[in-house]
Amino acid sequence: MGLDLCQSAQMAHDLRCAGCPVQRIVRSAALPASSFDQVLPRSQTFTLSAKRALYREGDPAEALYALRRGWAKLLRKDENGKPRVVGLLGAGSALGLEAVTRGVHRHTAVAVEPLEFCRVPGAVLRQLRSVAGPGFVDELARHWQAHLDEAESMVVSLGNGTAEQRLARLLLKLAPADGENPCVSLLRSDLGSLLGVSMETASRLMARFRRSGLIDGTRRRPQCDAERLRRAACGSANESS
Amino acid sequence: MGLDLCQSAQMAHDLRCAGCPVQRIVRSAALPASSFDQVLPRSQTFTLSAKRALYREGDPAEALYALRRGWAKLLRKDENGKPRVVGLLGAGSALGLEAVTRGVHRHTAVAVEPLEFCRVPGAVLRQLRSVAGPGFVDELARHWQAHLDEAESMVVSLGNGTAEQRLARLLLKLAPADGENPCVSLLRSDLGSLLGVSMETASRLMARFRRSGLIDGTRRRPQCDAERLRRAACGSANESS
DNA sequence: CGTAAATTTGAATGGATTCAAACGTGGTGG
DNA sequence: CCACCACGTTTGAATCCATTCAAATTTACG
Repeated sequence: MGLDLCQSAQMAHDLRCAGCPVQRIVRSAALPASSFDQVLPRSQTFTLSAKRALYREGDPAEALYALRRGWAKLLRKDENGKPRVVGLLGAGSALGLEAVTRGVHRHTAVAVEPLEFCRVPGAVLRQLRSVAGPGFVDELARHWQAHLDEAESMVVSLGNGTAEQRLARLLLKLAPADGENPCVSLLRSDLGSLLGVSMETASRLMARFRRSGLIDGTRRRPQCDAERLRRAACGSANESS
Repeated sequence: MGLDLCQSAQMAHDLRCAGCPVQRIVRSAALPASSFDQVLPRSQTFTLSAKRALYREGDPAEALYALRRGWAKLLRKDENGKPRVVGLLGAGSALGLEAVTRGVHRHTAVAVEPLEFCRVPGAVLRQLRSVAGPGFVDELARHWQAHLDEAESMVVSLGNGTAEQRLARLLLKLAPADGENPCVSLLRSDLGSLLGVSMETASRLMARFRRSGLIDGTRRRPQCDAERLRRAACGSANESS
């Protein structure tokens, strides 16, 4: 029920911070170097083990998080109160943008696998906002756009076509571009929730893909054939206006 | 192919501007009264007839639009290039937030019924951004959040359950809270695209709803029984994590 | 008034759901 | 250390839902 504790293994900002959203956001404010040094040390790296929540739907948004490693799923209650997966965010994503406006978290963020992330307290954010230049607005806007793109691409690619095509698209999304192994350590019920099908159907489809050779390897560390998945992802149906 | 012309029936800002997003955005910048007067007159009211496009996917975002009256559908190409409806925006919504960052439109916005809207040129927006205070960031954030909420609620309410439940939820969303008649002048193919079902299924479901008395009235001006729709919208299926 | 576009309806097929039961697997405590 | 339990997964079989293709009908609009 209560908040998950998310402190452990704090470490100083290191070289990997180069592309970190937090860095970009903080730098975008174009502060004088002195203020910059005051802000950055207050944002540190944390870890969170799988299945734990970064924050929960309805909590006041007290910080902005930048994912450094791992995947997080975003859950939101549907009209019956059941949680639905509405998004998956990977390394490089910013979570909890609501903190900029002292808002309330719109969804629950849960670690799908062990997470590594940075945390910027809301107070720091708002301090930045009050003194920052146009670059700060741009950088925030970029992240909001990214979230919107993510949500809309879910509607487009996971909302139409057969369940088989949708699963193929989802796996492709989860497969890092560099050909690494995808994170299909997702629960079957999460797959189902993302695809809008039942857990059993998700399981059957995964089994079919495995038999057909679209994916193989161990259950924990699956590999996938991106080329064949791409072919399976096409051939949709319905039209529109 | 080319841009739709969207000028006609320009009118001065009037009393109805009170709750207009453009007003709120401009005012949030907390400019001195003199600058304010320079900006506002440059944002005027336009109309656009049904089926015409406000802007198209891929176009550079040159302005921000505030819907005053009517509904617009947002289209986005799927992996096969077919347009999919990814959202429906009604009066009070802000369209084209990409203009703040000189971005490119992520979707095509098409009038579902005659539109009345305000337009703020991008140059004015960026001028505001450069001189505006924290309130400007907040106001923009509010609109981005609203878009995100819209997109995610589409995933949640139109991505799960039987087609019948999804249609009921969609109709409820389109039905103004005050009990007015909903805008179901949507094409059946748009309904299908929104619900992720075929055009024929959308037609069959609408017919069934009509026979059951969940909706009635003429095709152009349908009425709906919100209470019974609400009951039809529940009773979902699948679980999740 | 006549043509094109949108809608409705039918019938057969294929896909997804449900309920149910069996199986694997990780963790805890005896 | 092993038994056992909880949890997640897999698979089967019957049913129901949605799709497809096709044709008829209505509506919109020049």
